Amino acid sequence: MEKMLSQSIEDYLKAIYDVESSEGKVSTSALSEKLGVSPASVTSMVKKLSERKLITHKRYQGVKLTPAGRKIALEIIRHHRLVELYLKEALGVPWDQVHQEAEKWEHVLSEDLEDRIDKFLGYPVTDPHGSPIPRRDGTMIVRQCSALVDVEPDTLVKVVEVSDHDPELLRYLGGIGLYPETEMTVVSKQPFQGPIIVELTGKEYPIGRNAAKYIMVEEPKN
Amino acid sequence: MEKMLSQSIEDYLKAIYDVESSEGKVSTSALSEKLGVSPASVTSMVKKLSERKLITHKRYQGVKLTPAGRKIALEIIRHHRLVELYLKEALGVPWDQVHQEAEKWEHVLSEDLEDRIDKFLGYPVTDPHGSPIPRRDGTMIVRQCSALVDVEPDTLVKVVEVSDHDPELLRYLGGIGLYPETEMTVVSKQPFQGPIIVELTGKEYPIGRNAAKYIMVEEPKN
DNA sequence: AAAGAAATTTAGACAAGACTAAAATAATTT
DNA sequence: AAATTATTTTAGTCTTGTCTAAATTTCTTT
Repeated sequence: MEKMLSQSIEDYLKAIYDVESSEGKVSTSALSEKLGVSPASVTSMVKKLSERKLITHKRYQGVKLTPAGRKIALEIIRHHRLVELYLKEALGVPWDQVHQEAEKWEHVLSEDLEDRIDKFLGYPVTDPHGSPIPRRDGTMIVRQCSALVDVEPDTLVKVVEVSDHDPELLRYLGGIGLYPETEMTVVSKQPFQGPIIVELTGKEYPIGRNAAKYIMVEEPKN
Repeated sequence: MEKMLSQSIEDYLKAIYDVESSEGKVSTSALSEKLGVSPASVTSMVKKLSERKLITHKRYQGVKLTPAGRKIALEIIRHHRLVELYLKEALGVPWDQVHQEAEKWEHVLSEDLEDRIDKFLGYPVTDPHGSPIPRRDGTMIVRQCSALVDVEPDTLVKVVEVSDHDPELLRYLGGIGLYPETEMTVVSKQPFQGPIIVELTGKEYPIGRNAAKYIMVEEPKN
């Protein structure tokens, strides 16, 4: 049933899934950027993935996951997020480091070990950055939320998810106590693309517009 | 300081170390056998490793680790054995399965995570099969012992180490309660290459000559 | 609508690491 | 010691995944 896929192929599928859910459309250049390889390399890998029916591709128009490809992408993402949470919970790895460890471990995790980790963690639903962990059957609970950068001032929000791609940002946020589930108030948005000021635990902190794109929040029920 | 080595290179160095310590001489065919690769492939990799000064090689005579090569081999073995023990202790992976998991994980373990695991385990000295875990500085405590197959009947022995290469053997031994540190008596050696009979926890069990080569024991102090 | 710019694909090369078949060397047998 | 056998090495090929440079196609601007 399960074919053996190279680490490269797994990385491409994961990247395609990511871009698909954040940008909608998946272009060669977006993948090139995300994976740190040349556009030409992307094109040739895209060709291979289409042949294997993991994605569909129309020349010069982007790429889309097939159900089979999406299933595999979600399995890898499941590995990634379980490992992230496991490293934090079981071994105390700080949240800005778990991503890079998981990038490597996700490719060599057996199903048996995945199950043991899942059980150890009590069948968790989100990783340390608040991202939902796909279930084994390929389903994933997605929480409704918006980017901090789009929230109007004077709103009370709860942090849902923080992108794990920039360790430096994570260290900063950890330093001010901003984690998933943290509640805070958007105080103001400074003009001319200036920072967003938030207030939590009684203090105010600036958060750059760019960073604020990667912080997802929701307005609590009441 | 640390160059990035391919998984293949790491596997070769580990295999060379293993053969060197069990056979003394490291031939092309022994490596070919051990790594499941053609002799020609071994020769070409051997060439590469000599160029990198990780081994020395005299044409048609075998191969030897340099100090630099040995250091790397021991680092990988350290990873392997720490991971084996960790999987057993922290996640309850049975001892006949830890080896194959560790074969993959050993190559992607960061130094930081290695340290965390080491600490979690209380700086252990042996893995689940009784093999010594090399220390970070490349030293390793080796216990004096002999193969079960060479022990005279009527001797009380203590198990020191069991080879981890055959899961089936490990399951059998686990089933009869034979682990490192177990004490048992060699009852008899059946003639014509027949099995060795050992007694532990009041019962007698047969152990094939071939298996008995892979079980290392010592005679307790008194 | 045409020109220039940007994105994508093709063509061809390269490195790693494996393979097979054939040649060279070493070891063993007669 | 010569002949046979076994081991090791060489030579040349293949696959995977990358790259650069050049050719296409699409998008943007005027």
